[in-house]
Amino acid sequence: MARRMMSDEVQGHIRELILTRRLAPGDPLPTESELMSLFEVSRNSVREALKALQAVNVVDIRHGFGTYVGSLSLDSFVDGMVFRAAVRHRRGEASLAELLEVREALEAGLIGSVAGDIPDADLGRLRELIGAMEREADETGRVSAETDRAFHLALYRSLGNHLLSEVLDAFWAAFHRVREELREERQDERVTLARHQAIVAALEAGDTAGAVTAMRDHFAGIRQVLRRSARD
Amino acid sequence: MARRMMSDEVQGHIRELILTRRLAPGDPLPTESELMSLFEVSRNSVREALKALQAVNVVDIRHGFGTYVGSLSLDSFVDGMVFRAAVRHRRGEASLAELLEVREALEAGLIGSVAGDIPDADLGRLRELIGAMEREADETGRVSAETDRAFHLALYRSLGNHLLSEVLDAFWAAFHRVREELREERQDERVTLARHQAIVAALEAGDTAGAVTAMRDHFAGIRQVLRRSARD
DNA sequence: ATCGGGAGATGGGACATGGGATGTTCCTAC
DNA sequence: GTAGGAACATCCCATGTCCCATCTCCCGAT
Repeated sequence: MARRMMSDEVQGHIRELILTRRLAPGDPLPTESELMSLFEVSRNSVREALKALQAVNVVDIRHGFGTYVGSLSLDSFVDGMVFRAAVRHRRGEASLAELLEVREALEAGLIGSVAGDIPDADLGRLRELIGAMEREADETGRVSAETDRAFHLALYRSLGNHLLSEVLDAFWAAFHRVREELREERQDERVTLARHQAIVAALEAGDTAGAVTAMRDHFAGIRQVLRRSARD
Repeated sequence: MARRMMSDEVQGHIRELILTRRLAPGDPLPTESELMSLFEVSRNSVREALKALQAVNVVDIRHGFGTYVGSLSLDSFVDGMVFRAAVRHRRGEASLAELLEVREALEAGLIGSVAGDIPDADLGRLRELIGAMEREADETGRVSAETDRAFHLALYRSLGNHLLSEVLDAFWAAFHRVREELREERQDERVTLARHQAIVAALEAGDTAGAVTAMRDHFAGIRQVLRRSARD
């Protein structure tokens, strides 16, 4: 029966409500007091349910304004993975390496799908980003994280898969946040730059197999740096 | 500098507490009243924080018993994706196809990593599962979901990457749950079986490229069924 | 006519308290 | 020795009250 913890029940009702009313992210939800009388529960239960839903980006609570349908983004998933990695790291597991391996699997699989018929517009954008990386490396000695992120997103834009882009971006963000927290070393920027260039070069040549190995090399380089700093 | 919103602040404190005390999943957390006096906040704020953390599997609340460190599993992530897919589906997006594409990218990338040096033990397990599928197909006309799931997990067991297995399994679960909800058609079981056999055959032969294309064929088959039923 | 600021309405945030529901533990009764 | 049940710890739900954030709208100063 549905009688199993009020707040969970309310959570379900709110989810249903979003579905049956065909609400989209950003649409307003009933106020807390409306939800109270709608489901005939106390304000506490409503608030606990909303808090839980907010934690997974299903609703967006704006103080003094109202509650809205959330973005349904994967941000909370990133938080979860970062925390999880932190916990596991303290128990001696190579959580950062595991994250990297997931990224490698994804991108190695994807690059094979895009190579061959990547639009010129995307190639142009990639060349642009390579240029930006060169400039940044010259000026500040580092490639900015955002440029790297944009590069890895631009690669797969032609697939037109929204979910895929978000998943990729989520793992990218998780990896970088964990690496920051662990204060791991970063690869020499010139090497990174060269790897990126190799990927674009293979794409331009329409060389699918070459693109895949270039991508694998890219990740192999990062992995090696991780292993080296793990030995210290 | 107190963050905004008590419950968020408490959430952070609890996370810190788990990290600094080096707690593992299953370890007990302070009771609600202890947390109240520990952080000097009301019971409501503590409960809202716990509810939010429970929603992402960071804590596990057991009625009448206590609260514990959660499993940190990706279950909530699966729920999130299923809900997200449901919302997007109603807005005309091919959310199921997107999920499948993510799975394909992952597995196509991974199969390339394992092929070549997959342990005999894993190969044996894979053959066993194929046998189970044949039996099921004969007896009930369908391959059970669990066997399929086990197959896709066994493929990458040799990588020894716990996170990877969970991510893979999460997307597997999300895909199947969404497909159930949408009442999509399923592929002919004999075809599925043949695809699985082809993958194992390529692995046994040590044929990396063959394994990758077998995997891609497998997903191409599923994709085709989805497209066909979308045309109806 | 326009711009700016302040009052009120709306709506979420926090707290305190009381009673209940549900597990666990342990002791008693047989 | 074992089954039943009371006592306890702990989480669950409700109510009431006040605080604070954000928006709207109107009014006065320019």
